[in-house]
Amino acid sequence: MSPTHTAVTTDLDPCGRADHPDCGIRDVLDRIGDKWSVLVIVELAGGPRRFRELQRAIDGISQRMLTLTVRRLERDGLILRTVYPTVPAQVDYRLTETGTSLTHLVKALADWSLTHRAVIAEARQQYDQTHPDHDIR
Amino acid sequence: MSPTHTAVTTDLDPCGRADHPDCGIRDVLDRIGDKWSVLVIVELAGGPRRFRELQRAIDGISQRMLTLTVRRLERDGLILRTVYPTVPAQVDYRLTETGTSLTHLVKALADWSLTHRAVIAEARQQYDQTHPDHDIR
DNA sequence: CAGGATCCGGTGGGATACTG
DNA sequence: CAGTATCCCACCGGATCCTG
Repeated sequence: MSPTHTAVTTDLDPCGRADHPDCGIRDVLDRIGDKWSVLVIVELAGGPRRFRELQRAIDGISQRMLTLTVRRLERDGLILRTVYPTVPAQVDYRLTETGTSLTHLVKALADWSLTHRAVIAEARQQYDQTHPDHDIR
Repeated sequence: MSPTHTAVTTDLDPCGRADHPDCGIRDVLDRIGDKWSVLVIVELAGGPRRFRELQRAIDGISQRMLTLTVRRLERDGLILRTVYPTVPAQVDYRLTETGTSLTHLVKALADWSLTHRAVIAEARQQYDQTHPDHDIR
């Protein structure tokens, strides 16, 4: 929605100032912002995994969503899907060069999250106390 | 969905290895992964803004979603909402200390996005060519 | 100006059953 | 094992109208 960033490659510094919104961050967020992509990436950071291995490692993911998630990641060139012509079928997934570079970002995200989760949690429950009625979720 | 991370404060290293999924990244992603939060943060990185200023700056956001977004950011202690008892009402929003620190992450996201968007775009259209039937979206 | 209250459609994602 | 095919629902987010 909205005619976004598809063509313009502005030479604006990315988000240092807010003259130009979006900045193209949406591209990344639309990918890693979903429910499972990050978890798949994190798991694959430990090395190649087969389909079932991923499903067992990632608690709560349905086989449908795992399929969709790896497909999208593959489409974006973040992971590589290899099919071995055995029987029964055997497939493994591994991070590509690009995917691996994303790992650093994910690491940064995790670090930030861990160092701030306490403060955030406190802010939340304080907000919920002072605004008992507000239903934000 | 799934009894997540609410209590456990494991001393596991964050995602260096993938022994433990989640890692708490979900907390952050659930916040900045949505459609508008990042844009609000980026805009506020340029200084305090009033409600209408934000709405005008962030192209396409509805007043409802802007309200919800700033409420959630406020709840998490990422932005500060100040009401001036004037008439008509005047309110401004600004990043807190925590919110400002998030800006760095957003910057990293934007940088990564910009340096990889070309590769990703190419990977996508190549995938779409080799898999014309697949409907991933 | 800064929202609150509704209505409503699209879709992300779960559960289940089936296949090569 | 590694998926595909359906069904279905919660909820995210847009549009619109109303208020202090």
